[in-house]
Amino acid sequence: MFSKFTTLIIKNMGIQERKVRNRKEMEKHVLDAAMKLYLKEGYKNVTIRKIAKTIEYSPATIYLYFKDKEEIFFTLQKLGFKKFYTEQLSVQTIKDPVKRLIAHGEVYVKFALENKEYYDLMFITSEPVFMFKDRKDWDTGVNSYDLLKQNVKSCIDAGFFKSKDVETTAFALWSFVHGVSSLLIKRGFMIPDEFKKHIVKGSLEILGQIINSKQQITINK
Amino acid sequence: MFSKFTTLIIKNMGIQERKVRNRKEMEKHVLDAAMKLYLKEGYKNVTIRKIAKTIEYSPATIYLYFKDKEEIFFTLQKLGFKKFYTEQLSVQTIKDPVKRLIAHGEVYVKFALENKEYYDLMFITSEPVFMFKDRKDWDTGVNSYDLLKQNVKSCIDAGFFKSKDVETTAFALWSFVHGVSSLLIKRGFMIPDEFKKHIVKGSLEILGQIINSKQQITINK
Amino acid sequence: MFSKFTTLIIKNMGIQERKVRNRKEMEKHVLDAAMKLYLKEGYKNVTIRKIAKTIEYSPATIYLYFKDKEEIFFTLQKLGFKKFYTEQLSVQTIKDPVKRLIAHGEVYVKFALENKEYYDLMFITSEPVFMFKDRKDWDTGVNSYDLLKQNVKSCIDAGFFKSKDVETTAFALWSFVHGVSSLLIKRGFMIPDEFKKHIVKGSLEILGQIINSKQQITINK
Amino acid sequence: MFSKFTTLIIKNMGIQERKVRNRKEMEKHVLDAAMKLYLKEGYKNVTIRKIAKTIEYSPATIYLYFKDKEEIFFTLQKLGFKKFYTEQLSVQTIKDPVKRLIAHGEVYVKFALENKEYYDLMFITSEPVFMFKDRKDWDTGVNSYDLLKQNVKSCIDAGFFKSKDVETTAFALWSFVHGVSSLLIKRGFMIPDEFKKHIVKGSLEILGQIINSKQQITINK
DNA sequence: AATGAATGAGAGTTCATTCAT
DNA sequence: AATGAATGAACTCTCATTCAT
Repeated sequence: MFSKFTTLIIKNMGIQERKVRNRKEMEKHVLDAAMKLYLKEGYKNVTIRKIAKTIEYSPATIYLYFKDKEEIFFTLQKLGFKKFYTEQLSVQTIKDPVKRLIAHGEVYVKFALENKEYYDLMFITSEPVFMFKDRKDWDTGVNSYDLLKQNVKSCIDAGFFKSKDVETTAFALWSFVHGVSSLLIKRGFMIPDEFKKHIVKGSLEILGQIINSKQQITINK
Repeated sequence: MFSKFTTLIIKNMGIQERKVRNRKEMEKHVLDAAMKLYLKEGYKNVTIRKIAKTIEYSPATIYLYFKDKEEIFFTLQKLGFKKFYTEQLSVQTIKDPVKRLIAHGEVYVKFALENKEYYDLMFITSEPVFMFKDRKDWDTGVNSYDLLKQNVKSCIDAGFFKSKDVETTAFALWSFVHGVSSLLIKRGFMIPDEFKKHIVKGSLEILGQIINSKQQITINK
Repeated sequence: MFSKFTTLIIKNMGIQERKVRNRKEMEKHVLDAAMKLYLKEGYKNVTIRKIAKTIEYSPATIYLYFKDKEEIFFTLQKLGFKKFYTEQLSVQTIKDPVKRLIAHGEVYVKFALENKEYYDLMFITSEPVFMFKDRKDWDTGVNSYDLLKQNVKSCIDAGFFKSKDVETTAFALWSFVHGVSSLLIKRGFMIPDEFKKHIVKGSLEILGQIINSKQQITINK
Repeated sequence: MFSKFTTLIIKNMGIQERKVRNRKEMEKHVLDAAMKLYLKEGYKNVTIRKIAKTIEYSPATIYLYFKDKEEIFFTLQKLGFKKFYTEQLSVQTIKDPVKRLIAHGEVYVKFALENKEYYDLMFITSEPVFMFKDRKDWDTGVNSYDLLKQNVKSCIDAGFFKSKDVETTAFALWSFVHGVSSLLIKRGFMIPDEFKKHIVKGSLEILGQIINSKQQITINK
């Protein structure tokens, strides 16, 4: 006797349930969809419609969670920097300054290759959107760079590196790992897959040589 | 007596010539405007309308010189690769392999910083447009890479570099100069202007150390 | 006690229903406007903008209901063929083959004159758009022609018509009713209005004569 | 010594010569090109550019010979009606009214099938362009119709045709030949090629029967 | 007589975004 | 919380036409 209604209600609840997400979950859903689309298609080709379709909501719903398209990508960038910083912090437990700095480089490249979309968004692309924001948001990024400089300084203080210029040396190291990462991400198609691993390893070895270049100096004198 | 014909012919040639020059000039006009907008706003934000407005012509006029938007950017890319290759060729006159390779790196970074937009278009961005084209157009790019590999091999053959692996070493060097170039272009705002020159110089010195790393090895043994 | 649920359900169904009706209504709105413009101005002059203006919506709204301009006209054509076929089926209840065939002709011309735009779209125009479509959509049209051939055959079998060639006779009859219809639609302005009715009637009488032409044959022998 | 100039001049004259056309020739050239494009692509798809390209002149040149696009097609229509009328006049030498009228029908269909583009332009299409013109231009068309009516009247006066209504009978005959013609032109693809000739012949025979329908009447009484 | 250069007007279409429900 | 419906603004591109040369 009740069955008709009960069924209906249960069914509705079922549907409801599938969709019941708290704010955080829903936001993550949107962000994930946006990110997935981003690497495949680039910023301008990620449309609100496509995001909505991916998560099976209406476009209008997106706006309940994010002010606009920009905010979505801005949030993604922020999350990226946070994750990036966290992963880099992990090497700070290593005592030996040389080992620490080498590990730092490894972690950097690893992050880039394992989070291509984030890395692209954070360090490669230059959609003007991402530039006109409060400086504070770059802070985590700046923190990461400070970490690098710290680690470089430790090495220099311990007598490593030919140069004693922390700023320049840090930038050079950053350039190196960024070059490796971004080329693999953006021009990876130019390199046969079987080479890629080898190349990363070889590149990091060269990184080690740069750091260790002090002995050479002494001897040369 | 001949004057009539002569005048006519000369005048005609003059007109002809002027026309040719104008067409080329106009094309350059369009390309320049597109390029200027590109670095500022990114591919998708460069619209035919904006280009037209910049050069003070109507949008329809653009289509008298280029088939469509894609052709504009494709032409730019082609020009970029040509210029890039030509500049790199210039170092090949240097006999000493080490000096040559270092000069190669310098020229690379110099090109990138003096032609930011081209460099961006060629090596940083990844608008799908630029990928689905005749392979031939990438050839100049590939040629440049071959040049690098040649120069790396000369150094290795001369006993320089710790590693004997041309492929990996070349990629590492490319990564390095690409890293320097692209960070300065895209994240230059993170670095105070007065540092930039210094940083480039310092980075290139490190490049020299990498190449010279052989002596160190011998001695260590 | 149940009222709360019941109300809710009924209300929901109501809304659902209204939505469905509205969508269909809106589609019809668009189709009607397109059709109205079509007869007045021809396919190429029916623009999305004009349709939008006619129904007092924005151009973008049209795209919520139809994928593109082609789909609008394709839908119209389909509807036309369906209506056409349905109306023709109605004569099949008539037993007497001669009366049936004559009625068939009458229905044909009646459809054409009462649905000028449809008739134009279906049988007069030749916008290439309408030709490159799924063959299935022409099927209803083909079905109609089959119906005609069937009816012609019945008459021939019953000894009517001079010729025994179904194919040719059917085509001749089709030509006749098509000629009457299309001239009235397209060159109607050449004929004073007060004549039109008379003309149609007269033409259909001649049609009757063609069918009845058997007696003559008998006698001639 | 003179050779250089002479060559040039001769060459120029050569080019000149190839292009030297008097006004009439040039107009014909444009009209032919327009016509050729018309049947293939329809009025709206015949662009001035395409015409210009076909005749190897610049679009601007077209405007030296025709005020605008409309005038081109209007001229074509006028030419069509003239040709049409001339061909129909040819049957007037036939004395026997029945034979004359039958020949009239044959000539009509023959004209249509041999001048599909003209026929389309004159009797099938309905680009609004062609309607808003001076009534006078339709006169040749009207003349042709008058001819038909004359011939119909001759037959009726001679005791042929069941009906005595010239107007209606003429219209019916016109409908018939127009139906045959236009279906073959526009829906020809629905009919296998090997049938077409047969069909035309069969249709015209039926036309004969209609005209001859008097005997039947007499006998029936 | 012929045309290169230019453009206003307008086409189809897509998008981020809003709002009433 | 969710969305269907709607739209203004912008996009790329094409066309008939004009005009100075």
